[in-house]
Amino acid sequence: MTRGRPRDTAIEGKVLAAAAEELRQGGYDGLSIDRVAERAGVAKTTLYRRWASKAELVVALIGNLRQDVPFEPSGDPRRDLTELVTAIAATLTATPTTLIADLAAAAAREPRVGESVRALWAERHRAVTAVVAHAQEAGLVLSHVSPAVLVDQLVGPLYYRLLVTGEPLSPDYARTLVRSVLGPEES
Amino acid sequence: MTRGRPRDTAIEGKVLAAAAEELRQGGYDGLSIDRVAERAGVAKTTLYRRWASKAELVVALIGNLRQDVPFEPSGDPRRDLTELVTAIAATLTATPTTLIADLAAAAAREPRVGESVRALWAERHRAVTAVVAHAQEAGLVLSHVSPAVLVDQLVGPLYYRLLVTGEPLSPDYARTLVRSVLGPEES
DNA sequence: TTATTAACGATACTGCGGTAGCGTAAATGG
DNA sequence: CCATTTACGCTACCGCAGTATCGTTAATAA
Repeated sequence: MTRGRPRDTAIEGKVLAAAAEELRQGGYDGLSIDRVAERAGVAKTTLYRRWASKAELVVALIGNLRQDVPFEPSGDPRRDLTELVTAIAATLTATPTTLIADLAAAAAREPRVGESVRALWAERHRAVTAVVAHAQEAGLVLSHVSPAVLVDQLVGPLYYRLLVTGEPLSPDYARTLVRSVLGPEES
Repeated sequence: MTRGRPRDTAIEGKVLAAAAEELRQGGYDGLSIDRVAERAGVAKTTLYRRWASKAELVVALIGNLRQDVPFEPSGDPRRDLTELVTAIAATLTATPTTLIADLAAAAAREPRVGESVRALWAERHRAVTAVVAHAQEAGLVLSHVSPAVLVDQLVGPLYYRLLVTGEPLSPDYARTLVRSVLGPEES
């Protein structure tokens, strides 16, 4: 079939495990490719044959670690939206800020990394968009712009606080964002 | 008065000029401290006696380059807000994305850099907040959350698009954000 | 068996940000 | 004049991400 020496299928797992440990201990900066290679018992060059850069390795790593929490809509848009935005805020606060910022920087440099990072959020992004559209059809949304923009106004502030202003992402803040889009509860 | 050898006052200007040229040519990554020092005719160690890191040098640099466009409120909140948000979007698109992303990453690592970066935006941030508060007092804002949150929902999406989704920041998008907060024009 | 193809390990290298140490130059206080 | 203090230039060094090269190994095709 394929001509040459086959790839050692055990390598990928060993490297990802080693990288996960390094990332856990020292964050993005603390993760050294040399140390990952040594810990995995693999040559550094072999590592670069699998992932083109440190950023791509980390993206593959967190894409591997992530087990997406399945989201089951309750039918109540306010409740669903609050749950989703709160969950995103919780994920962002649980992740080291330097990791997110460094991935954003890597995404700005290498388009492939940008696509990978965006793919990580695709599922949640779709869920938020669907709930927003649903809420808008039900006449629950104050403004009349497209759902995509509303999603930006729900999720964007989280990244803005995290990466720019440095303010905390409390669950209460997430609720406030939803309240701003849907208006105050009426009961 | 002060005891030892005084600092050469010409050095700071020469270094900033050299750094500006390097930044212009190659962006954040292309700016090499060694080359800046060589171009300025200054030892690298001297450079590090003035700025603690590459990020701090760049922050000082763009803080130096910036000449803030004075903002004179027209009294019409919709017009003022549109102008401000559009101006911020224009600044963000005019600045290389990698530069913004790398500064955000540096800010996440070094708190001092974060403060410096935030100080660069303080003036515009205050202006947006003031206009939003004014619009809210006039009853022009759809939602009733605090002005700070509304500012996040106006500015946050710009950074979100820039750093996360990679979508473009058109003037039309800025107008849409304002329209989402203030509602459609009525005349 | 032999030739070919591709993966692997190993070594060495580049340019980078950042640091340490040292000799020297320029100022002030006695 | 001389001691002290600080800035400067210089050299050397560290760990890092990433690349190039080469000998070797494991597979397939003939």
